[in-house]
Amino acid sequence: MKYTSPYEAPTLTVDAVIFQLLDGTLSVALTKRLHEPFKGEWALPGGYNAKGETTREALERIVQEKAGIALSKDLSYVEQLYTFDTIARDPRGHAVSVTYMGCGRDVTPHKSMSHVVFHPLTDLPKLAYDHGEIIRYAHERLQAKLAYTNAIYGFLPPKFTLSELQSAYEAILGRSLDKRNFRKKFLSLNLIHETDEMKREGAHRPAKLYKFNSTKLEALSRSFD
Amino acid sequence: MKYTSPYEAPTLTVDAVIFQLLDGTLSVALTKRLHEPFKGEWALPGGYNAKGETTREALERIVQEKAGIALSKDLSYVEQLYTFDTIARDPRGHAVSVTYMGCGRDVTPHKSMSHVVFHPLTDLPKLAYDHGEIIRYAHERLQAKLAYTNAIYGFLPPKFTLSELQSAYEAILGRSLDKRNFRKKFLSLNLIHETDEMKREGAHRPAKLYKFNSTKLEALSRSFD
DNA sequence: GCAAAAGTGTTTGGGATACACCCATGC
DNA sequence: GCATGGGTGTATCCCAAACACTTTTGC
Repeated sequence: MKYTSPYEAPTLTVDAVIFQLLDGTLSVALTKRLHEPFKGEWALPGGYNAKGETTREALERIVQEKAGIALSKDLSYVEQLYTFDTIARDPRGHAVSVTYMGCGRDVTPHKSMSHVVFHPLTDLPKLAYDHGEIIRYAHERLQAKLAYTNAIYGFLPPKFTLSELQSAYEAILGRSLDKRNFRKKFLSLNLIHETDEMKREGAHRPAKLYKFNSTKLEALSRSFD
Repeated sequence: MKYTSPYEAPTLTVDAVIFQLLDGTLSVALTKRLHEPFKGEWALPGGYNAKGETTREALERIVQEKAGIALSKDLSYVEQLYTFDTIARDPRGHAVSVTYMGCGRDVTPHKSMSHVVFHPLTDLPKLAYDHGEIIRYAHERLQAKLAYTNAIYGFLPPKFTLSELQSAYEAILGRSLDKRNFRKKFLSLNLIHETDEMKREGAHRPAKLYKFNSTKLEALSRSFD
């Protein structure tokens, strides 16, 4: 049985907020728009959701096509954020956008994608559509998730020092933390364990390298920060 | 400039999870389906989102039409939940549903809506589509919101006793709380104040009536429970 | 030896939890 | 006077926050 809605449907789109730490600052993937509307401005990678594909599938396809990033391979963690649907958000007509947030490290758009650039969140260019609002929303959600999940693993390499871990928290939360309290509290969560390797770089004491016990997203037994 | 998507779009629908306390138990509004698919099963109030209306506007219209409930008048609090979009969720074809959660008290569907009934969450009938999953998700979100917002006001009358407040928390969280600790902690949040009225009913000591300082949704200074 | 980051403990205050009895009323 | 729900305080534990110096290395 073929189904038809009695109403004309709005266009359905998906948009991706892809975060990573770049030079220690939280950054988001943006593409420069080559055509109207918003020609010359920066936008989140996004596009149309076709009939027969889930929003998650559409996202995967579009992020690959438009940003040269393989979502499930390059990102450690992806989740649906919110659905933005004000009528005027797209000047071409009514478009409802299901947005997703993803986190990764060493994410490099395919070389052919020179118009895709990670921008530091603290210094965003002029953004097309309501994408500024979407990024703010994603950032808030991410900050909240750090407090009650192990989501931080998504930003870190497999082995990392406690200082790197703390810097990642500080970059995302936008404030500095006390070193002794941070280590005490984080270690008490039993999310990570020492390896027998050390990181030595520069003229100072080498640092122990740690690993996460699990690289799945998990809720914390008690909240952090 | 008229806009047309290069893809055929999925159908866009909205569904509402409307909560209230009924006889002290958390209940959700369901409508009995009169037609296929899922004829005879129970479903959330929901329907098609037309082009040119926001999902929130569509929700308002549909909940009024299909459940005889005036969202912004009868409910104290409404928020977008999540967008459900698995391909198979609607046997008639690909339908993407933007879901909302609302909370109220003394919500009574218009008399003409005899097929709309509030069911206790602990004893739900067989549900159409993925509506069981949607309700579970809404319940989790609601429980989480009780911990960091004043959302509980949505379930209570303008004046209420501390015991009524505690019962509301217990009904939604699904566990019992210590009376002395509950009062101490809740009063320390400074969300409510005494009135000079008392509630007297039954053969026992009358109870002080309290009011919320604010009936807007607010984040708590520190989390509760 | 000196610069630079790694690593490490203690004290204090406040909120979380556990727990039991008296009070005011209607009948 | 008795049944019913309203109302109250204290002791303990654990976590959060504040805070400064020693260690190890490269040059």
